[in-house]
This record gives sequence, C-alpha cells and structure tokens, in this order.
Amino acid sequence: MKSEPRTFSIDDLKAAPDGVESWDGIRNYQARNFMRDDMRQGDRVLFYHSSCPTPGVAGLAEVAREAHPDHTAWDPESDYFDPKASPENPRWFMVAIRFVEAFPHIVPLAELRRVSTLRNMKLLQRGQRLSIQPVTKKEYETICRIGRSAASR
DNA sequence: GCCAACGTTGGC
DNA sequence: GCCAACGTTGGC
Repeated sequence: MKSEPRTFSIDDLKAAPDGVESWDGIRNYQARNFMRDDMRQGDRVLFYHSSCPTPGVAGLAEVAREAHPDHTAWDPESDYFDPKASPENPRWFMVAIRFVEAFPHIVPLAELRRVSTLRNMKLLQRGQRLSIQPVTKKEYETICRIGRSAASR
C-alpha cells in the first residue's frame, strides 16, 4: 500500500491509537476491488512511501479490519467526497490496517530494482501506478529480509 | 517542474 | 462503443 509520507507515514501509523488507521480515500476501482475482494484479516502489508526524496518500502502493517464502506465518500466536507456515493450505495470501500514494524532503514525503490528475484514484482513494472497492489509471498519475504538487514540503507 | 503512462469523463 | 480531452500518479 502506497502513501505519501508527508500526508501519512509509517510513523503516523505507529502513532495512531492501537496503531490502527482506516485506509480511506481510495477512488480507483482496481484498488477498491483489491481491498474488497482479496485483503483479509491478518494479511500482511508492505507500507510504501511514495512521492518523497527516497521512495521505497518503509515497513510492515497488517489488515486489522476487512473492507467496509468508506464514509468519506458521502461527506460533502471531505476531500474524497463523491456525489454518486451514499450510505445505501457506498460505491467506495476501505480497510483498516495495523502497524507491525518499521524497518531500521527504508528499502529504496532503486534497490528493489537491483534485486533479480523481484524483477516481476508489480510495483516495478512500467506504468504501474496503482496505490494498492498484490505482492507474492516470496516478494514479501525478500523485502522483509532486506529491510531488517544491517546492510540495507 | 517535467513528463510518461494511466484512468475517467462525456460528447457523439 | 469510440475516442479526445482532461486529470492524476509518481519517479526523476
């Protein structure tokens, strides 16, 4: 899951009550469908910092609550207001995630690109902008190993 | 700030 | 259903 750290970082997640935060504001159908159809309680999440000096994986979270209607969609005061959404027809969904760990050092995108076993990772494919993407177990484990190692920087 | 690559909108 | 125009994402 990608987030701009100026807006919401892994440290912000850690500081949230119980380390839990709702992932509201997703207004892309593919990302919505992925949250609604594929993300399950306890699933691990790579927390990615985007649009910042060193984009990369900052740490880990887990799904604390499965998909439920994103109420910001029918709040006219919200930046994420969608006039076509309503409590009866929510249109947009969100999950809640819980902080698990922050890596000692971010795993930079540039480093991910150098790891041959990650070459098929969706994040690294050309034109891939989706803010929520599936990750294979092997990719997840590889990135955890790099993130926890003293050699990462 | 630039720009490539997508996604969405809306006229026809 | 097509597709041009526009908006967004996100690395660099």
